[in-house]
Amino acid sequence: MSSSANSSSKSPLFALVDINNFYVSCERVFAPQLESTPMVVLSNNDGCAVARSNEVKALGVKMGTPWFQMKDLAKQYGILACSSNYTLYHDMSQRVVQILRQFTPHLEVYSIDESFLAIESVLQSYDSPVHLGKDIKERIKQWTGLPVCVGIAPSKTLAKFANHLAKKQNIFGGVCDLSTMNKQDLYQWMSEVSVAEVWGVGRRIAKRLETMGIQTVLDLTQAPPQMMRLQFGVVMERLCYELRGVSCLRLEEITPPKQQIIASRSFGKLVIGLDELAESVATHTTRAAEKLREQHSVAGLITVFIQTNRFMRNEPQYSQSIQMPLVAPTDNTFKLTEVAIEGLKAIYKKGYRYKKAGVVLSLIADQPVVQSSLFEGGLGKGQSGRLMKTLDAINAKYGKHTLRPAATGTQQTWRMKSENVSPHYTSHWDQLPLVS
DNA sequence: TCTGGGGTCCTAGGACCC
DNA sequence: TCTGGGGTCCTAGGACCC
Repeated sequence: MSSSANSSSKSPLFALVDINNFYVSCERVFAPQLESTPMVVLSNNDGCAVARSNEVKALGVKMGTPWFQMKDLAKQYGILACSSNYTLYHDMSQRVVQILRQFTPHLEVYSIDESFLAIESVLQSYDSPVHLGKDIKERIKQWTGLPVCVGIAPSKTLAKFANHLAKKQNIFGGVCDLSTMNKQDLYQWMSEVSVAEVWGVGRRIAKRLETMGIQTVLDLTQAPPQMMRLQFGVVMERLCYELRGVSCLRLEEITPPKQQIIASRSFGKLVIGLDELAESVATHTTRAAEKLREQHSVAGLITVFIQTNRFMRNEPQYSQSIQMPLVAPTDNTFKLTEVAIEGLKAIYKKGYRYKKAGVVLSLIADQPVVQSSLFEGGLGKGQSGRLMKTLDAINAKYGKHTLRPAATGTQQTWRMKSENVSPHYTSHWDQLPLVS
């Protein structure tokens, strides 16, 4: 029964805390009179709904629905629309995380409105996981005014599922614990929820699963993981184990620096001229560079893209991007902008009406340990062998693959190899699955 | 008239490496 | 001056998430 791998440590238990209708709830905190008004928060340019109140969800309005498409409905039901205020949402999010940290420092901020908590070591102070969940829920409500739901389970994917139940099924009162639920009840709930609701199952996969006869969460839970891997790949295999209560996804307590920083916007109206595009590209580059410096990174590659309006089927379509490698990685706004504009000029084509422009800054994943300037101009004949020897020597000393050679333009750069993260880790896989 | 923005991971396979 | 043919790198594209 007990696996040797875990005999020394408690088996993991996750709580997923998710703020209900986050943006809408933020707006309501500062406008309590809207508490039961059907409302949505709109995206940039007031284009589409990025958050919906329960009342609006009940009307069948989907996430991302364009505002103009729901105007009739809005009139009929008195749906209120707000423009988004990301500064406010960001601030509220941080307050919630601060409160969560009082419960445990072992916490992963998964998104602006969701955090995973490792709670196995917190439970001694509580009668049950549900009591802990209620405490979290109440404290956040009291201190921030925001409503949350809590899902508790032995794997992240199941905690997500638990959170789903906590939200949709009033019987749980906003806190659902699967870790102490008996199997019969668990299977019952699983059989009542569509497989499309599972974390990691998107539209495409759901379709394929359904053609295989896998329609509910329970169906997927009972599918043999190894077989699912052959059909769908390692992500699906991991997912299947997770549903069985075998934790394969660890808590990422430390947020790694972003690998890509994107800044892009749709235009309020269509844009034709290069000048106007250049202006927006410059703005985007500036914003992206700010984010870059915030996380103390430098960019080694800059991508510029421009697009026409893909929804206008009668218009000539054009979508192009260009990647500009930077010989000297930098966080300097002026240099980055200069390069970005050069890229834009290269892909700009007259005669189109543009809807969107953007910039992507790609980081150098790893810090160079051998300065590229040492090898300026590339390697001459004979150098390669000598450098390989150096490489081998360093690798022998510090472990295989500490260094790898990488080509950047005409220069050679040696970098620390990033940590070799295996696609899954197997240490928990010998645990007793929920389904046998 | 009007359709968001910002991310991640995985995989395949040809290029190309030292 | 000088290891090298067996890996490894890179990129695009697909899938997912909030």
